[in-house]
Amino acid sequence: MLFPTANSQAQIPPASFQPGEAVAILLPLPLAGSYDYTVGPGQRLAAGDFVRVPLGGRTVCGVVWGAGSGLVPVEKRRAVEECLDLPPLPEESRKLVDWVAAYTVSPLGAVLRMVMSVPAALDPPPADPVAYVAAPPPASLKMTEARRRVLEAAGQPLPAAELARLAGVGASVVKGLADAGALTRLVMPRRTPGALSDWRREGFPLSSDQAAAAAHLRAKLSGGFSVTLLEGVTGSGKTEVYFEAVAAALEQGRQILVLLPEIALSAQWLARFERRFGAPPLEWHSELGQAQRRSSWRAVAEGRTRVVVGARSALFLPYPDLGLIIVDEEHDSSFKQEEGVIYHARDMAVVRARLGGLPIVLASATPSLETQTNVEAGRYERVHLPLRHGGADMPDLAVIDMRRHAPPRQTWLSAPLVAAVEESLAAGEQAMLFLNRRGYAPLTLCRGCGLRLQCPHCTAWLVEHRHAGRLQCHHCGYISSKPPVCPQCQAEDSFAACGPGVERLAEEVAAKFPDARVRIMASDTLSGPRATAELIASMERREIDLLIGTQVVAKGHHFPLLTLVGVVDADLGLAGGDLRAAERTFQLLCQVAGRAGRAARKGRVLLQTYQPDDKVMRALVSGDAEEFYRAEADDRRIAGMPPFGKLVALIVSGPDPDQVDRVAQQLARLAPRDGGIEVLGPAPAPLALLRGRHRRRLLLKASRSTKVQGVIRQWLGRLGPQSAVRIQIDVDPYSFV
DNA sequence: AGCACGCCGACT
DNA sequence: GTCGGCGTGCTC
Repeated sequence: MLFPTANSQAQIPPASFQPGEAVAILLPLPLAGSYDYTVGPGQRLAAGDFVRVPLGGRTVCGVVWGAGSGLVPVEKRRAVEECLDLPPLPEESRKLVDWVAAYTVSPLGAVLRMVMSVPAALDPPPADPVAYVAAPPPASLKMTEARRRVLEAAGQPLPAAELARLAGVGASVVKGLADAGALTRLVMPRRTPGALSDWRREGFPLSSDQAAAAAHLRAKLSGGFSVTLLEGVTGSGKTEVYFEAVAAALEQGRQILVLLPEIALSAQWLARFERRFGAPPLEWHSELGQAQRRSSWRAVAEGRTRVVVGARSALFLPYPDLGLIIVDEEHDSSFKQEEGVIYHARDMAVVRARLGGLPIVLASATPSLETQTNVEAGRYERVHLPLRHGGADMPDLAVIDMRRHAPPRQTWLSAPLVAAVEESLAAGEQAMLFLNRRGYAPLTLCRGCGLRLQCPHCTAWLVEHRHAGRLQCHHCGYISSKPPVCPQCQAEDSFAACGPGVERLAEEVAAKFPDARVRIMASDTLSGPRATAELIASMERREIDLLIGTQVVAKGHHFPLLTLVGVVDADLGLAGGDLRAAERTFQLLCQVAGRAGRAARKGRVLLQTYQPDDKVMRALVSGDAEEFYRAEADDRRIAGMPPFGKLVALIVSGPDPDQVDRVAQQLARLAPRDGGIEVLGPAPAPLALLRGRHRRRLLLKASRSTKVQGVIRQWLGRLGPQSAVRIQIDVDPYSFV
């Protein structure tokens, strides 16, 4: 092999299990451990093999995890039914499952379920499709009108049904032609998603900074495990730089995983990838269809796919030969999985890299404090791109003090922002207003009795979506129509909308800039990738003057002609007792600001705020990110908060509030007190009711070096098994709701 | 996760 | 008198 790799060093022959022996089979069910089975007659099994085993009255697929525990008596053991014809689950994937389960205090089988997320992928792959193409007709062929039309349509290989449809004939005509030898039957090998055949091409032209950074990353490809932070402001060309690392891994013939926040997986990113490597990568995210998931999972498992780009769950695909991981926008909180097995994909990606002995690159314009601290401690390396690529300047950023420029009642744009938008529009440039609030108004109340319309299943207000004509809960998806009269005081026509959402802002914009062509971009106004691409293209073609957007506009889209960004409510993310509120707001606003002036024209960013002296606003205006992070780090260090301390949240939930309270209080009584461990709570969760479940939170705080998982396991062990009430464990919580 | 077993309301 | 609701519990 040209490049020695970590996983090729230890070639210990895999232990094999013979008929009659006990094997541990891990099943993709929420079970804490594996089950013992007996190797069936004629079988020879090794760790990682996918097998079918009986369980209760059915059969399920699982993975050979190792030798049997021996704790289950032979007579209770059942035999493995079949070893599936599939590459075994690689050792690194199995180690990752073990590691994630231990770290997140989750049942082992629940983590395996994330790996085996596509049960159909274990079935034998469907036969390759058959197509027919016109061949030189034998002289004996009787030509008819129907046959002529079919042969005309068969200029390129097409499936029989398609051919018949195109020619407007029945299937028998096609069959007849095929039998007569006038159509050649072809077996079309299915194209492998993410298989690149033509990737050896010249890269994008790089600046000297970019070239140096790319060379640094390339060098990591032969150095085993490493973590490198690729830091560069929006527009500095991080993507082009890490593409060179991707190219280097392709040269080694290895697989590459690029993790992106869900919404950043944009058509623009894919187009850029295709320009660089000649074909699109394999995509992996929640919106894939079942057939695509199946063929993609299989293509990764069989090592046919080279490059995977995906959201966090792509980490758990069964890569047999992963050589590089990139985590773009590494600071993005959507890498944190908040349901089921609660994990942070960025951190688990670092673990995956370590287990596989491969390099990982974390890219961001505004790295998380966690990552920056790791850089400072020497655990991660850092490569910095200080300048915007192509000579574009950083935008000018200023705050508008809303205490001095308060807009009139029921409007949200201050005079200076209105003036700036007018200027932009007059100059024929594009502007964007950022408001991170979907819908028309976040709160609807009755003027008569003060009733606030609330979700029946959550501690949350219903958000009016006027365009869709309904009220919506943004936490559980509950939808209702606006009641005709107040449900409490029966007053008619008494509802008042409080506060702005993007829809309401659009009303104000329409009134103030009647000639501007305005569009809204929010996660719920984009029906899919096509609609998103169309909106972006429309923006690029200058068919839109003013874009009103939520968070989605901040991610991964470039608007080259956009010169003004107005942040309608810069304070929005600062409210609430969130540990990372300041950091997140800083990161989000940096990202939004980065939308302005990406091409030749200089951009301008205006932040409307009632707290112009807040550290976040000051840092944004001064552009001194380092100072901001230093101050933030100091605060957290003093408070013993992450990344300098360790937090674990326990969320107790259930349908009966008294029962939930009882368990939560019992947990508090049994809480560990030694070793500098502090337990706070129980307290009602900010969302005390979510999806019909009452919730209480406890928070365990410990030093960084504490092995909290053991502490938690012992703690829950003292409580004993719980039934009606669920206890979720969130190690390193990011969300505090 | 399934699927069974197990105790309380509206049907043939 | 049963069919069936889904609450708890087990599956090597």
